[in-house]
Amino acid sequence: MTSEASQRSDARDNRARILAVARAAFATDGLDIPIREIARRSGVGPATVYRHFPTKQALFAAAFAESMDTCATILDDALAEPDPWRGFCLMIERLLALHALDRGFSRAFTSRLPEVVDHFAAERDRSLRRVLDLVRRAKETGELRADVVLEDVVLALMANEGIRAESREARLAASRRFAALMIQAFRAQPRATPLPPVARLPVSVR
Amino acid sequence: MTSEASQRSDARDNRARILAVARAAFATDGLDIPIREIARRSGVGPATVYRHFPTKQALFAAAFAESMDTCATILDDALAEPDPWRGFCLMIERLLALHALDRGFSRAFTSRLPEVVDHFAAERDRSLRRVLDLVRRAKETGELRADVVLEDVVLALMANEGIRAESREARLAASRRFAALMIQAFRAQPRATPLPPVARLPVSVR
DNA sequence: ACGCTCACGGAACACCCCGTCCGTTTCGCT
DNA sequence: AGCGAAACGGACGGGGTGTTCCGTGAGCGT
Repeated sequence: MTSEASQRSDARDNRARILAVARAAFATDGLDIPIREIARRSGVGPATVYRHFPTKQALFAAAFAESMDTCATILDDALAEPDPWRGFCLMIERLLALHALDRGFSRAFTSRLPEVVDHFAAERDRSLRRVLDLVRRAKETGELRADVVLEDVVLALMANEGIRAESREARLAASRRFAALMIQAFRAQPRATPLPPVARLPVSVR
Repeated sequence: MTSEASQRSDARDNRARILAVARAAFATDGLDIPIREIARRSGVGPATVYRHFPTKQALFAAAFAESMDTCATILDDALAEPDPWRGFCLMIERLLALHALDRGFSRAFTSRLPEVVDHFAAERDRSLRRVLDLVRRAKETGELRADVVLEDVVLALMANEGIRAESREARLAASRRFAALMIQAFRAQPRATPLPPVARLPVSVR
C-alpha cells in the first residue's frame, strides 16, 4: 500500500510489528483470529492495523507473501534435484511441513475463496504448474505411479491441512509421518491396485 | 432430554423435523451453521429448537448419534470379515466415506473439544479400541505394515477431514481416492522405507 | 365444545466481529 | 522550542450469533 520510504518511524515500526504478529497469529491460530486480537498483541489500536492494511484480506496477502516465497524456493530446490523421484519426495515433504507450520497459509493456498485468493491466484497457479512438472518427470522414471495426477498432490495438501495436534511440534511430527505415508502411496509398486477416479477439487491447473 | 411418550404431537413432530434438518445441515454445512438457520429450514422459531435441545451442543450430540451408530456398524462388518486385511481396507474405505459425507460428525469425532465430545468420548473410545483390533489382526497376516499404529488411522481420519470440494459428490469421490491412496500406504511392501515417529494426536486410546 | 395447559415464535438480550470516525498525541523539520 | 502534518487509538455503527422471555395460539382430555 505505502512505500517504505518517506514514512514516519513509528508508522514503519508499527507496520513491521503488526505484520510479524499477524504472521505468527495466522500460522498458529488460523484465519479466524480477530483483527482486534492482532492489534492487541501488536500493542496498537485496531484502527492502526486498518490504516496499514485496509482490509483483513490485505493483511492476509501481506502475511502470506513470505510463505508463498518459501513455497517457490521449495519447488526450485525440488526441480533442481537431479533424481526426479527424489525431487518429488522432497517437494511433498517440505511442502507439507511448510503447510503444517502455517495453518493460515495452508487454508489460503488450497482455497478458492475470492477474498483470500485474488492476490494469490496467479502465483499459486505458477507453483502448481511446477508441481505438475515434478509429477511428470517423476512419472517418467517409473518410480511415481503412472496414474498419479496433480490433483493427488493437492489432495495431499488439503488432507495435511486436516491434521490437528496440541502443539506446533506435534503437528509437524504428525504431518511428517503423513507425508511419508503419502510418498509410500505415490510410489509405483508391483502389487498396486488401480485408483478410483480423480475428483474435481477447489484448486488445480490444467 | 424428554422421553418420546406423553408429549404433544406437534412437539414430537417438530423435534423429529428439527433433528432431521440439523443432521443434514451439519453434514452439508458443517458445525458453524447458525441455529436460526436450522430453525428456519425446520419451519419453526429459534426458541422451539432450544426447547427441544437446550444448547447447540445438545443438538450436536443428538444429530451425531446416528452417524456414531453407522460407525459401529462399519466396525462390526469389518471385524466380521474373514480376511483381516480385507476387513481393515473395508474399515478405511467406509469410515472415510462416512466422515466425508458428514463434516460435522467428522469434526466431532476427531476433536477433543469438551463441548462436542463429552457425550461421545466413551462410545468413540470403544470404536477406537475396535479399530485397534482390526489393526492388530491385519498386521498378523503380514499384509499391513508392521509399523502402522492406531494413530495412523486417526491421522487418516483427520486428513480426510481436510478434503474439501464443491459438491457432496466431489467430496465423496475425492475421499474415495484418498482412501485408496492411504490403503496403498498402509500395505506392507518390499521397498517400504521406515516411517517417521508417531505424533501425539488429539484423540487416541491405549 | 370447552378450557386448561403445553408448546410456539417473534422480539429482545448479551456478546463478538469487521471496519470507520474523529479528537488527541507524536514525529520531524525548521 | 515550536509548529504542521502525519499517525494513533478509543469509541461507534452495522451486522451476526447463541440463548432467553413472554404474550399468543394450538393440542387434547373431559
